[in-house]
Amino acid sequence: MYMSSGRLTSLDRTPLYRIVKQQITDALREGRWKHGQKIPSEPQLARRYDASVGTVRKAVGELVAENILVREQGRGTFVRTHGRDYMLNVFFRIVGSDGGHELPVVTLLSMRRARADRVTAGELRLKSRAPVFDIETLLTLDGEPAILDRMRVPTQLFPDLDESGFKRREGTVYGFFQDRYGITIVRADEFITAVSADDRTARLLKLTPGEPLLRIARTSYTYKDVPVDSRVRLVSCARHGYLSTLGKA
Amino acid sequence: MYMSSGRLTSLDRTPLYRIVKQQITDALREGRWKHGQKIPSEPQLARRYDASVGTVRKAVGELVAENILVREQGRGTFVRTHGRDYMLNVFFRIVGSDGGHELPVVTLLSMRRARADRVTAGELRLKSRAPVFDIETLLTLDGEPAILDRMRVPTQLFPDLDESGFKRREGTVYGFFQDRYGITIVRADEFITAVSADDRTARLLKLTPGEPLLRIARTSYTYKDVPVDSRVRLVSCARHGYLSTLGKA
DNA sequence: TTCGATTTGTTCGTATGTATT
DNA sequence: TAATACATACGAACAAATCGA
Repeated sequence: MYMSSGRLTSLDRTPLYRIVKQQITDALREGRWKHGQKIPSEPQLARRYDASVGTVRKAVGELVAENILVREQGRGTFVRTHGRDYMLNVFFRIVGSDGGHELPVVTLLSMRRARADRVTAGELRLKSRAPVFDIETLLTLDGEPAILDRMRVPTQLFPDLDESGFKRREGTVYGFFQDRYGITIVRADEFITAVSADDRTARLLKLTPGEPLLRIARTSYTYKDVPVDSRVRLVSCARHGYLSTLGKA
Repeated sequence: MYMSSGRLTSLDRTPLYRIVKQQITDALREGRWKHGQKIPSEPQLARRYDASVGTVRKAVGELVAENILVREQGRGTFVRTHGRDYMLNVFFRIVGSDGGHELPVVTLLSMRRARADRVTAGELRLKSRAPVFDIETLLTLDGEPAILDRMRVPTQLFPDLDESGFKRREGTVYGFFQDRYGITIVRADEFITAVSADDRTARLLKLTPGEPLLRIARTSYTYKDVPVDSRVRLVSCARHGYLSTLGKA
């Protein structure tokens, strides 16, 4: 029966599968199911949320389409983990001119506590001059310095972050956020322009000053569109570029 | 019944909904259902392909997710048309620094028949030196020249293309391809680098030579990953940039 | 304006296939 | 082998939007 369950009234026309999806997302945001973990089976979820298996499948299907859950036949459904492969394919769009897609080697240049400037505060939805970490790294590709990265994250989200822990991490920065703080990045917006290399950037990337670079301003978000980090990358285009796909997934 | 229909054998494990999806895509590629047109209702498709409505819905749902079909409750399912709004949101990723998203005004600079160079031929999957149209346009945003665009398309796909027809068109280039030749662009790949403006480009974009520009190399595809056009855009970053979203749709 | 037919959207249920443990 | 979990497929009922009589 459709109306007889009493869940839908004339004021609340949200479909049941959206409500279930919302509940699952809430559980994820609150850390009740952690990354990599198996979530309850579809019949179990159906009982828990008082819905049919088909309805649960529709909710889960949308979360799979959004790269938040992963289904594995015969095993179960799992919370997406930001392994190297996933990062490489989804959040790292810089590829070689020859099409090669390799993971960068990261060197920490500096890490300090600072206060958010107006632009950063706006992007991270913080008050102006809110405390942030300001982290600068150099990324090398194919043995050559290629990317200068400056990242700002709210101190509040990563209270005990320190240089040694950050340096000792295995894997990507987003993987570290996930393993150490349970924060999963699910989406990022990037605004890309071209700029000329200033002296310092040219020296670090081993270029001549004035050479054209890609400037990528990224803001990343976790569940529920909560911003996590704001960063600016300067990319040498000598042997690399940015790959974007439009249209279908 | 599942196996009793006799469609699935041990050698052919393609799910029925994939076969239905394939059949619909074939009809689209062959132009049997044209853009903007209503396709048969779900019960009709179910009868035609000897499947249940639920199975047809799954096939159609994937094509909707891929931006190929559009469902409208109470009206029917339609072949996606590349209206201005759709183009603006999906295939035109250049936005103002202030976030404004406006449609460019296009001026034709030149249009001639030529032969594909090696790179272009590779991207369009043509033989080297195959005949192509070579079209150069200048795009203005906010009244200022902002983008220099050089496009190559196979002569074979657009046999009677001529300058006056191209200039007289209404709407976007992809809309023109669709209205005039029944060719719908469903996907595009873009490879983005930063370059310095040469003298001619600087003059056309009203910049000083050497200024950094975005260089966007795009290849676009219609159904079944058939390439349609290969283009290079040079974008002034004075007041604009390229917007990319990573992660979920 | 109302009414009925059509079409997609949501929800439930059942059975069976396929992969994993 | 048996149990479990997701995948595919079918069918039924009702909701909601649209459109024409």
